[in-house]
Amino acid sequence: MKVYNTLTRQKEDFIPLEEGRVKIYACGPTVYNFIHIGNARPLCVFDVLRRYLEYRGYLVTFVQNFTDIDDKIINKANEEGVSSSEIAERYIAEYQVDAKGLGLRAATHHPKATEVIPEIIEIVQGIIDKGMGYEKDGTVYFRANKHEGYGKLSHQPLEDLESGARIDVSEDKENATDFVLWKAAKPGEPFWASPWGSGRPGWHIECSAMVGKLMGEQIDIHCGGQDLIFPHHENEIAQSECHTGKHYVKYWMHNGYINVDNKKMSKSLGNFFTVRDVSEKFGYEPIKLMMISAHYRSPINYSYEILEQSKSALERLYTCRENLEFATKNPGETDGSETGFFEQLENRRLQFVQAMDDDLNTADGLAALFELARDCNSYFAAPKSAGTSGAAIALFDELCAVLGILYNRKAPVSLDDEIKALIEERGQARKDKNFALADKIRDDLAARGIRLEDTPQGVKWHQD
RNA sequence: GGCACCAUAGCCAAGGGGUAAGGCAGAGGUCUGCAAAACCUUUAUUCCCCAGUUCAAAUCUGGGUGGUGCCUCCA
Repeated sequence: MKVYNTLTRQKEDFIPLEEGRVKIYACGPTVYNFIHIGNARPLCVFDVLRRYLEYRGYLVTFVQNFTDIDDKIINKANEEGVSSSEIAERYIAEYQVDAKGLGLRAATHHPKATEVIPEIIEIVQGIIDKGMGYEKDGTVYFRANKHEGYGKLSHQPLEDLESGARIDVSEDKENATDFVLWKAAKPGEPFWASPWGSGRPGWHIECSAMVGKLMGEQIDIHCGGQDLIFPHHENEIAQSECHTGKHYVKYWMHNGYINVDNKKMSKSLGNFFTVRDVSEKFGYEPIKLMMISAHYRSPINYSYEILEQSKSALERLYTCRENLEFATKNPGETDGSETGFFEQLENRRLQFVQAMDDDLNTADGLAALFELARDCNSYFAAPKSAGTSGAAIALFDELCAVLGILYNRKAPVSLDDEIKALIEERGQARKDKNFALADKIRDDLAARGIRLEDTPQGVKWHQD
């Protein structure tokens, strides 16, 4: 498999640090509000990354944090007159609702920043001991300009970062590029005891601590949105590599933005749509399909139109899956086409793997799935021998599971006797050419959510 | 100012030296009593513009035009 590494700005062959195992850390949400569509993108695409690596046989450790202590959380808590932890807990719970709706698997671990305070303090102390950190009035800063390689991820020369007019030069900092490791407590804010007095962790340090605690000094993949490259990930590298003396992350993967009218969707611009609101209009799954219908590094221009299109596309896949189920229940005789069909399936699997191997090209992977759907719809237009539909279903479900779609299939329900009787009555009416009655029954059933289709193999029904 | 990215049909979107995948929408057809679903055909002689390299360019190079992002909290 090849992955695009932000560190080298190239697609590279993926070779894990330890054979057969992959350690991935994904930056998760800061829990002070509902997540928006832009927040959901990395959650969706890196969930697919994890699924695909497992599909390829790796044992994957996938860690995704919750930032549960931060200025925004504190502000929200103060606005509402409740504690920060109450805000955090509330929006973690809301996150879980959205995650479930989007079909995201729970990570191996979901650590919270407040759970790793001792580890954070240890790292900060280690950095100070190495002479790379300094304390001023209870706040600890990192000497970024003294750290070799600072700027290697964002590919920014240090001088440019230093001269950047937009960097706020705090009077306490030795240098404009220095950043906070530990913040002195302000009145009314949550705090923890530390060697530098009461305070709380800076933003970047929590990730270093959680990675170190749960996965060790070096990991394979670290991912997140492109807007985290600088300063968040750049600073994370500096801290961790300063602390451990080891190369921190082998592959950095960053997803592109969700735009609105071609402008980045963001909280600060106020042009965001929460996943919750959108799901109430369109359901969750079209959001998921939208996320994987483009390459993860390309921007996606969010619109209702895209969601409508995604919804229709999903319906095609759901219908195909239903048709396969129907084919299983209505098998035919062996007709010699089986071997050719199995080969066709294998080719689709290959097509899918080739696409996904190329830096997780989900758009092409999805195309393989749609072509599989067309193959199946054609092949099962007439009854086929028993083994074929089973094999088709197995492959279909396999690809859907990797892409994390089609997770809303309803469990098969059996019709009650009254409806069965009505379907039979309609069948008789059709034989008698009493189409008025037949159509009335069909309409009545449709009003009750049972849609009927006449096929050469008999009546097919499905429930809305 | 520094560093990047993008431009492919009505819409979404792959491809990235060898003659334009896939999805949505539209049109015509097959099947059907009618539907529905499905299938078939059709919808870019052409990939923002202009040069250049090449037997061959949407794809490479140079120059434009238009748009975006990061450099500040952000996924």
